[in-house]
Amino acid sequence: MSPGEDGLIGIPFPEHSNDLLSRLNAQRRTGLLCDLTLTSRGTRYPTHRSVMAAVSLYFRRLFGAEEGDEVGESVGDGCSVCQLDCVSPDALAALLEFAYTATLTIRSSGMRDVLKGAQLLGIQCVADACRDILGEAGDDLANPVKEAEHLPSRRKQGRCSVARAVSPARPVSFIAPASEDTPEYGVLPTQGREAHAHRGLLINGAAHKSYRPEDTPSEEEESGAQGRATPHHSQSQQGDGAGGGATVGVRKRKSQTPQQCPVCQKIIHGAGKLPRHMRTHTGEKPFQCSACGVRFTRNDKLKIHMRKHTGERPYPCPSCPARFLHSYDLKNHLSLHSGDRPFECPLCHKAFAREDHLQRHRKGHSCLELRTRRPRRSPGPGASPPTEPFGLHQQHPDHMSAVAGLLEGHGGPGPGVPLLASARMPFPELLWRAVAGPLGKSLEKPEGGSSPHGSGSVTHRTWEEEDEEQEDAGEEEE
DNA sequence: CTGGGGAGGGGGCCC
DNA sequence: GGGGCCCCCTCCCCA
Repeated sequence: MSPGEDGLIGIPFPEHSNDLLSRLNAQRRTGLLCDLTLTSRGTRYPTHRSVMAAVSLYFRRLFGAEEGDEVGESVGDGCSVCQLDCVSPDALAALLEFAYTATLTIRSSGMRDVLKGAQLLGIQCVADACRDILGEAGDDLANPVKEAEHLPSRRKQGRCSVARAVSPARPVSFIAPASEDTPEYGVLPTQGREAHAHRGLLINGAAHKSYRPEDTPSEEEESGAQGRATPHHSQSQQGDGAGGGATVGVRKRKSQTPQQCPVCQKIIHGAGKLPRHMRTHTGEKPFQCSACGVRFTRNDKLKIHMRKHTGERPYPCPSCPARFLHSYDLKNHLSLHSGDRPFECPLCHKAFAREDHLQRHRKGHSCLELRTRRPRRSPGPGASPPTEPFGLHQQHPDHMSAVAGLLEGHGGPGPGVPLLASARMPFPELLWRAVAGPLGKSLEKPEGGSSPHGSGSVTHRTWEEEDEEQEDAGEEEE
């Protein structure tokens, strides 16, 4: 971004929510910062009110954390122990585990207790999952929202030191339609890519289908714009559900490219690519191989897969009889014939034929040798350094600072910018992933000679500069 | 630890 | 704008 340009840049940190949740879980396990203790038949479970309010309608109401509640009137402010004898200890433990890990791990025999607990506490997605597995239809009693009407209202309950879920008072004036509550489950602090892609129930070691609150039709389904039914697309509701002011204009955004994923906030470039991306979250695999039954999220992947059955290998090596399924495999293979190893570790100078092997080499910290000689230069003009600047992102603070400066509108850590990215950014890899994601292409493949303010040219120059600087420093030392 | 194959996912181009 | 097709990058797995 050029100085003076005032555009907003959204830098996603897909791992943040996972990291956040795992740290909260660690705090819970050690009792750190726990401001709420749940008890069930004598067993105590320290936990965090904010987490419980986020995951449970019961606690939202108990703590006055419902949207629209007046700030500062929280009943829960004085509530440090919550006795939940109506929920079995095992079920409560499982629900707490779910709250902090987004994974429900239970025994089949305890399913019904967990279902009961989820209903009482207003954890709808868990209740749905349990009912689904138990093969029960969602009747009135099983409806967590209905059930939640039994849940305490801060208006009714008043300040208490012990909240009882046993025979809770009915709220006086509260009607919570399901559609109002369901999107809130979307804010469960596990929205990282992995968590969504792999969220599921672990029962007897088997992964079951993922559950997410999506009882209401998705945007596409509502508008009928989607030809193929995609029942899991309700993540888009997170954007325009729940009525956040920041989500105004979501429908317009849908018609634009690039589009932002409402789940992981990733920017998806290209018209019509968002539904394809959304399937990475939903796990939906509409394309099934007619030969072996394997399912794929994408038609083109199925097409490639079919080559295994047909024996078609459309990418033959011109130098040997080898044939390949993927063009990229052929490309990799050709480097064997040519002997090219264009991807060189800048520290130990080991050369690799494949970029991902270099990355693996560096990520595994197998390379601890300091640079002792100048790295091999690019073979010629137009041939940019193969992997850099990416290859430096973990071990090169100067480069990181350059990127940090870039993000802050500087070309690098110039005078008056006393920052080391590694100091300012505790997780440089996260930064790099963010930069290397939606915005990173321009960094990765700088357009030669274009845009003196372009991020790509800046980063590329940084690589060259750090190279020169290191050489200069080495000469000075000598 | 490294080389190689395969698969998942994103972007570009086109219809 | 949606979707097909292709290329590319990255990650995982296995030998």
